[in-house]
Amino acid sequence: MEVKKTQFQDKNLIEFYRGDATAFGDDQSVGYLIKLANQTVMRNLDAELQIYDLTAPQWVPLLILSNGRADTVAGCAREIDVDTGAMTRMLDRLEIKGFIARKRSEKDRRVVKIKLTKAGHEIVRLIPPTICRVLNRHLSGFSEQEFKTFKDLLRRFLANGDYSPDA
Amino acid sequence: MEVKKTQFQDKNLIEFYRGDATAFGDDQSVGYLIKLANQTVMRNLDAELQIYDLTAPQWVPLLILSNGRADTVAGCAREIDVDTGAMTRMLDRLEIKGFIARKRSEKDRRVVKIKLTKAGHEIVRLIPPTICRVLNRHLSGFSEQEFKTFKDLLRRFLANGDYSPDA
DNA sequence: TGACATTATTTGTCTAGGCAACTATTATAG
DNA sequence: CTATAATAGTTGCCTAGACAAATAATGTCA
Repeated sequence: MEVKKTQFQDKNLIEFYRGDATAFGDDQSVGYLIKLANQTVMRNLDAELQIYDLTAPQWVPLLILSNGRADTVAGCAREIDVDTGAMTRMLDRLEIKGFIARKRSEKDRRVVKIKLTKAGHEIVRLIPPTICRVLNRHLSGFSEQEFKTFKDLLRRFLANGDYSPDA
Repeated sequence: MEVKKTQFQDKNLIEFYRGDATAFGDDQSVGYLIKLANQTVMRNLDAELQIYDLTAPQWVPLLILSNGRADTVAGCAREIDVDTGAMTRMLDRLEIKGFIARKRSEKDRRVVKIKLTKAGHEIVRLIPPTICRVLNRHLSGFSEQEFKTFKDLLRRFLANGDYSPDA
């Protein structure tokens, strides 16, 4: 007879890590591995993007604007899940580089509408191949199944943190 | 008849991502998922550690010093895979908080020996349970096998980036 | 020994995010 | 309508990492 699937019965909370110091020794912790993975992706992206005068974090708002997923400061901040203050300054840098333009909204004078400039549109076309190349390289040796599993595990790990970006 | 496993024949380089913009749309990219995963772990750790007057990045050097994995600025920097400049300033902050002490080496007057203070030793005992709790929460719902798989995939993803920390 | 390279640490300048305070504008409740 | 709340954006101050330049000490080679 099968265990009744009472939700929250034991919450599947296995104690993968316990309070002893060995948990972070030879066998690196997941948290640390994730930190390192993030670090290397960022560095590799930075390296490949510098010919376009862009950093790894900078292309993200450009792509969001291009996709129409947001067109204001707060909108971009929500999409990327960062502070609006951080976003203001990020847009400062992108504006200085000439990739975006700001314009106060007429309907709601609180909001600032963000638009890609001509240079912004041009650069956005060049970015995706680079991103793809870097990611594919990191995934070399992965099977289709492993790729799916990887993303699935990451999403679940993420969801357990209660910080999903928008919904 | 099976394909001869000539190494580097096709390098298992599947094109998971292609140059079209859809690659980063509804289905989030691995790179982005990793970035988000890192972000949430850091934020959760920060939240739980603030009662100890510590941030997520700050406990790492403390644990390294405690384990004896390094006892100099450059040593810590190598272990964590950050710039020595960043490490100098990190140690500045930890010194101000009274968790570490510096002393110029007598044998080699270039190096600065780092030691945990009494307060440092005390705080280090309190950290691991917190880290474990946060990580276990992120892993809730994972089976032992999924846990192993997750770490394995992360290590492979990492290794493909050519930025392994020390060896 | 002396020129040169290497190593350890520090400092300056940059990007980047988090939190908090502040202003301006819009929405809402009484 | 008016007081209050909520929202959008900006700015200041903090942590944190990357890169580069500078200094000091040590190692090495001819």
